[in-house]
Amino acid sequence: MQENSGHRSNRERTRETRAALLSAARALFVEKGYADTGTPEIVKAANVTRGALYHHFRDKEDLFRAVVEREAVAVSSEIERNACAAATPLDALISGSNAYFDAMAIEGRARLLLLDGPAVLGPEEMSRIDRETGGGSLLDGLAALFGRAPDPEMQALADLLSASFDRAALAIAQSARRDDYESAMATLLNTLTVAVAGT
Amino acid sequence: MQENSGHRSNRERTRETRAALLSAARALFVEKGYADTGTPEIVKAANVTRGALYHHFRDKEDLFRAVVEREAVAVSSEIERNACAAATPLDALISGSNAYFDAMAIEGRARLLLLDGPAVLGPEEMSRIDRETGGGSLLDGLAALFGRAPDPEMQALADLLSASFDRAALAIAQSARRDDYESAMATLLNTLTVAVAGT
DNA sequence: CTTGCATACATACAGCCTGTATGTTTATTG
DNA sequence: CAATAAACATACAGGCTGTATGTATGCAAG
Repeated sequence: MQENSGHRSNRERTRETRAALLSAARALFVEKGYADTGTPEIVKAANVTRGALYHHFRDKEDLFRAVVEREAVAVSSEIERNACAAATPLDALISGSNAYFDAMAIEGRARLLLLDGPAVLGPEEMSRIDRETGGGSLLDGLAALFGRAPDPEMQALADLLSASFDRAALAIAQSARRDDYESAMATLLNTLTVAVAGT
Repeated sequence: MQENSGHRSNRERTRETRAALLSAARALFVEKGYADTGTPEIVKAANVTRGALYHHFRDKEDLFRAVVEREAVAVSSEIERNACAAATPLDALISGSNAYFDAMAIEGRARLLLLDGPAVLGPEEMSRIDRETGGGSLLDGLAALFGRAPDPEMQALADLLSASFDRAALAIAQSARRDDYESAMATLLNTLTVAVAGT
């Protein structure tokens, strides 16, 4: 392996350039938001030129999408990594909830995935990304909890709960007391369990 | 009253100009989003000049904030108008829920209040606007349901439920089946009631 | 009623940013 | 080694934002 200069394969060049752009863009998008971050600023931080950026990405939005997708994949994989076998469906939901909060506690993720993402890419695109990464696990948990196959209404319920998770993550990111939101979320899931048991 | 030309009081001029700007801006922000709407386009639609815009509003964001605030006030007052005395706390929550969905079904509101608003103005500013308009009524409903005074955790729970309401409104605006989300929301509120009764 | 001032605009300008078009260098392939 | 394509780098055009400056009209005082 030749490590220093002289000969860099095209694949390596591409990999490094894209990585530098994604990293620099992520930092700036998190710090100042999508709208207030210019491409000149991004390429300066990444030590490349705008030519490189527009070679690898269709436009600024495309770069942002790549950042968001990488972040969604990271969240999903961190959750999956922490997925341990739970005794009851409720335990599974609770532990999944905590894993989600842990994953979303990483600096900037809440802003990228919950604030700028939906506004810039649109909710349809965001839910597409969700589906293609970790999506559906909440619906599965609900189906297990209710003991029946998913139907449109259960799908809607999963969506509503997902929105609650997101809001909790966002509130925590804004330095709300995490305990409050964690226990409120637990209350919500608990009541669901109690109700379905009482049926 | 002298209706035609010649003499328009300054107060009237201001009122009309601001109204024209707010109306035109609202339409364009809804149609193309905040970022893709330029001030030249807005003033052309409002039949004024950019000078007028920047006389009445500090900048484009300030105009957007005015649009969003007006929309939040409209939603709040429409809900309050429909607030009828309910037999039980649960009934109150359900009817409030329906009133909210009705109010949020107006074209563009979901986008303004739930998508562009949080991204452009920030969540803190949006929750400030919520507080100053209709906010708190959901927390009151929960307090009545639980039969005790609000505490931080109940506050968090109200926030989580509010997020569910918002997501439902957004989904409905994107032509999801309203029935599914309405009944899912009812399920959520119902289970809360059942659980608190069983305590 | 006119004089002075403030309000409500209108116009012009500077700076920045985005996306594209075009040029150049480096790897890869036959 | 020749040719082609990939990976950039540079230059440019258009548009948009915010500000600075100019103008006309309402308004209040004397």
